Amino acid sequence: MGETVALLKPLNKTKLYEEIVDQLKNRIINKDIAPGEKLPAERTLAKMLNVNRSTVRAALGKLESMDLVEIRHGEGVYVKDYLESGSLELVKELLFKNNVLDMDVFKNLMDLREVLVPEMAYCAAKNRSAEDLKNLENIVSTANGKNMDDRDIRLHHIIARASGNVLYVVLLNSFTRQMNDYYELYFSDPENRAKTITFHKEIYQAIKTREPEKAKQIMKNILRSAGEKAVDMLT
Amino acid sequence: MGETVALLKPLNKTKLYEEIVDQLKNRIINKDIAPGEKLPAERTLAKMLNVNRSTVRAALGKLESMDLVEIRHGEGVYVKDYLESGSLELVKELLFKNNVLDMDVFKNLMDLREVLVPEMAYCAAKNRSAEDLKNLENIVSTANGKNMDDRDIRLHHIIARASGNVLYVVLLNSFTRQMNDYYELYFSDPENRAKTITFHKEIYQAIKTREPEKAKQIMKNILRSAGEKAVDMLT
DNA sequence: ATGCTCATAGTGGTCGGACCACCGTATCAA
DNA sequence: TTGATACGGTGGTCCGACCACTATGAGCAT
Repeated sequence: MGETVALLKPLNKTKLYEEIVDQLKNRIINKDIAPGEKLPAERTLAKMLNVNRSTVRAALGKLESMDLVEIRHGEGVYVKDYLESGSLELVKELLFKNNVLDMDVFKNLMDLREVLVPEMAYCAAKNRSAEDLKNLENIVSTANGKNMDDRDIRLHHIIARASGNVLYVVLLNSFTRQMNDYYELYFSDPENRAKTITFHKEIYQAIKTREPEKAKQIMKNILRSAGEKAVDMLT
Repeated sequence: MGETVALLKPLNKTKLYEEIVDQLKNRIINKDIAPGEKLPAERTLAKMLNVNRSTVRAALGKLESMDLVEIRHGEGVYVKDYLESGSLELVKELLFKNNVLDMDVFKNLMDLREVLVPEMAYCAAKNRSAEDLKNLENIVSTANGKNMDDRDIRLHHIIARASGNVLYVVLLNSFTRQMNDYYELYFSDPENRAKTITFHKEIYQAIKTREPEKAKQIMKNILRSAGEKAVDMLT
């Protein structure tokens, strides 16, 4: 059973409109196209890119969903200032300006995580149901060094649900989406895996005994250490 | 100069595909369509809805951007579990399940805001540049009872920028988008307007003198009081 | 039986070309 | 000057066709 296969990433068969999205997205985020500027008409873009207008429209639709452009019926497509209107979904793009990791934004992400997630743990310890606890136990009890990334993600997800605040759930989803690649890296170090197993047991215990402050502190500590470690590994 | 006109809301001229988005969105969020379930084929949906396939595709594209469905080439369109994958952009929909405000989610939103925004003010007081300060002063110095909603939004936006963490900016954008309607309501009360003017002056002062803890506390207090007031007004 | 190849049907993706709906502006009339 | 109208440009919707991908099953080879 070669483990190597599992590491292969599914090569992205790019849909045509996605290529267009990428092009424009980068141009906009790099401010090559200034906010407020008007994009060429759909028909014009189609000719320029040598694709059909439908394809251009699909791309523009996606860009609109990202709040990068505004499409005005009868007027045209205008570039928006993502700092004024951009949504959290943009983080991924900000993180990878020009396909290289922006360390500043990465630290921003770590900082925000350190503010949010401990508070989430606090609420979870206060509000958790019996079922939440059982779900947590499922993860902690089967502890071994395998699939730590999956296990860790699931644990956080359950804690989010247990917090009783849906917003923590969707917010955590957004985080997880961004961090996916780094989990793999982080858990490749056995020391980190061991540390995480301990962390899981501790946080489970704190939530079980309904000790909000303790849960918050435990979460804060692990995030702090993991954050620093991640920054180290990436520098 | 009749002020009444300004209060009229721009009636939404619904684009066809948006109606479809609304229909499916509600169905999915209400779990009328179970997660994992397969939607009818685009051609089928088009016939069912009596519209063109392009229109259906536009709608499905938007739903995909909201992480409500997953479109798989050659297979079909599948409903996702928004609690597993949903992004912050869903908050608006969660907030208005069946077009009625979900008070629980609203409180969740208030709670999250109370965690996040004070921390943002903390960072701003620590990291603000001279320019940030000038921008703040611009808002505070011209203080009068008019356009409090705009003014308040801009002030928060500047604080977000001053924090030095882009994520606060985009996160705040998401909040603002959701709360827009309630600003109007909140600031219709002269007492709230007066309280906000005082708040603006205080927070400006704390950021000017670089007192992070103080800024955080000021922010926390106003959010707490505003949150409770909002809940009152809406109950 | 088992596993492979290949044809097929069903689905999303792209094409092109037409017409509709909306907006800004230029034009003309009062 | 002012208001109504016509026009050109733009996004929105429609139609019908073909391309690209996926699952399935029939038939063949092992």
